Amino acid sequence: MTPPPRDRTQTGSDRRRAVPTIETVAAAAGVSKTTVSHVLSGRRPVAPATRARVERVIAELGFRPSAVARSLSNARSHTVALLVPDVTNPFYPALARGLQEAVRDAGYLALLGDAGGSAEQERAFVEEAVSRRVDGLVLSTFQLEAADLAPALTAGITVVAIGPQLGEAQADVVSADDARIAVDAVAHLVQRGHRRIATVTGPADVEPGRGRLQGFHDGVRSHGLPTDAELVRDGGFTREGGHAATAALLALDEPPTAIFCANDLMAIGALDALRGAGLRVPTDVAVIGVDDIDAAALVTPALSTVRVPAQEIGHAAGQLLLSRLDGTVPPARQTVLVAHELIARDST
Amino acid sequence: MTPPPRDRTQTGSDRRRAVPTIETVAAAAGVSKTTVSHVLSGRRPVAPATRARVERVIAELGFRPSAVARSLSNARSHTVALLVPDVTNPFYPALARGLQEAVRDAGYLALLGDAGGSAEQERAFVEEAVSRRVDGLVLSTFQLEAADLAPALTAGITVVAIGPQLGEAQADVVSADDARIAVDAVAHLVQRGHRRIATVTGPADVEPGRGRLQGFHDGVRSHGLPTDAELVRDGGFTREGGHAATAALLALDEPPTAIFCANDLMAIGALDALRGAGLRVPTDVAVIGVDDIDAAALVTPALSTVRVPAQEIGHAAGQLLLSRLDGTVPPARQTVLVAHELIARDST
DNA sequence: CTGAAAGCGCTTACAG
DNA sequence: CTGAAAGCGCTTACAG
Repeated sequence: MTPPPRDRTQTGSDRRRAVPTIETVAAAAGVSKTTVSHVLSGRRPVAPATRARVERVIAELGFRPSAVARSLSNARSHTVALLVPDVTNPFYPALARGLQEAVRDAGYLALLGDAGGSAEQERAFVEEAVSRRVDGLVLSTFQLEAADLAPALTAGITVVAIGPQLGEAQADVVSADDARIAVDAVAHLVQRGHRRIATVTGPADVEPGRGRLQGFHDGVRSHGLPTDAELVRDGGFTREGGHAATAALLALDEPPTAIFCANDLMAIGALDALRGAGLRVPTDVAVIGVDDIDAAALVTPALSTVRVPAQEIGHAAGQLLLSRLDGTVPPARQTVLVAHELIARDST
Repeated sequence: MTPPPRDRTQTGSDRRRAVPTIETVAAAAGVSKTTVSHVLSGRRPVAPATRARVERVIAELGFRPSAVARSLSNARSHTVALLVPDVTNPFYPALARGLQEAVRDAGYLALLGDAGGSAEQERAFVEEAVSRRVDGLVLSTFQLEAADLAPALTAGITVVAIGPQLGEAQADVVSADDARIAVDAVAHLVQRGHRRIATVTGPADVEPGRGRLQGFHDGVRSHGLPTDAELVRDGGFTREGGHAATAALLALDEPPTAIFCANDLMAIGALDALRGAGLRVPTDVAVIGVDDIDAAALVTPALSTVRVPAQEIGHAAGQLLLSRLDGTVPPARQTVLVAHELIARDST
């Protein structure tokens, strides 16, 4: 004798009627599950009268097909996961929005993983993504190494990396053009008449500090400007670092008339230092940052900056993912650089 | 004759070996799927030698059980969904982080839905959550009405609402205490010696504007301060609105010496207006905002504000959800108010 | 135009 | 201490 079917509706606090399944709908409409499935998918013609009957039942019962059953059957979850190091950094929500917008119309849902700065959690999220059988994975992280992608790659998950750090891995890359950002900022300062231009950098051994410093050097050199080492200071990407670095620059025998800061936080620190020194911006010294954080427009004077196109990067990653998923794109790895935008406000 | 099993590995671009299943593991370890399942779950004792063998095979094959198969079997997806109106508003990522932290250790993954301001997309996300059979749903939105929760509720999904707007629905509520925020801000200004206090509000017919205005009134009244209608101005929650409203306050016969702005953006607008009028902050006029956005600390003078505890709210929502999911909490609806924090900086 | 049945990869009530 | 088998809710190759 076969065991009676388990009655799951008695489990837990489920006191309302069981949620309808395709079986319920089929029974109520007097057709087979096959037919219900086909009116749902449209993958096979169904007689108009039958279709109408089934659709009515679906509406009456409020039936919504289970995406989990569908995923199991299809080996496709229609989910992409995005891993970011820190959601509270506004760059990442913008990235998430771009990704989501790119994949939504293709029927994909974007899962957002926030590692909160922990490398361990980043690895855990990759494993979780594998467990959940996501179709695609977008990684924006500096803690992960190529080897950490192995679980995803061997599971056949398509991976896209944001930024140049995962460059060696078997994954496409979408990135801002950090060198070009600095080149453009320098060009802007030159155009404003500056000849002695300094930079406050982040750590220069890792992206995006490296690229932005490199671009700064390329920029000043191409304009035939002074390239004294004393015009380059590390501000550690913090406001305080930017303040200190700027103070050091002002103490030079021949101080700069313009400062390119590798992010907005340091640029705001530079503004602090300039205000503290009684200098006027941009009359005495011009300042430009990178990122276009919200505060850039709110600070006084409003900060000129180069906007890093987070949302566009997310969007590009989504599109790349989609074309990989439907095999549209050739197998070779791709790197796409997304264009930034210089925003001239009151500090230059 | 039975049809041959479908070979899914030939589908698409899957050129590597198929991803291992519990069946593969069982075969390689010479045990049944039942046993593999039990070493995975620990829900039944397994002989040490057997367990060791199975675990080795799992490691060798890099086997990760499919969460989708598990969900189908369990009628539990171990997923909670969070719907927010706009991820690019920093309040929401903080909320997301708190939620995620609260549920992660219980084995739940948080799905983040960004409606991008569209009511239609908010409804679509609720339906998507139903399809995906999420166990819990956290809604932070002002566009949805109680009726929009119906699909989730009838599907047996536990719902928690953030903020007071979904109050009538069959859902628990977690919220900041908006009235109390204003009361505390007023008390702080009074303690700084102010007697003539104005407020720049947001739209007063909807939260959080309503609660904060109400609290302002309660606050000034309880201190026996003037309650002239002319001391209340609508700034529409924007920087420009805050600027204009403040300009109007300064034009009064008897201008206020302190201004409570119902959000930081308006407070920054107030700072603009005061600077424009050649007034000093806080000497001539004190300003306090609400939210503690990043820019609050970056602006000059640094803005005093009441921090709305987004992360804590998310955390509380997660805890409430978990206790509902394991039936720990009694059936009656609950409302939890999360404590805020007044941050005195340089503008008061 | 429609249906019966196998299969997706797990879990778990029975049985031994 | 362990296994065979049914079931979760879909999709789809066959068959008619």
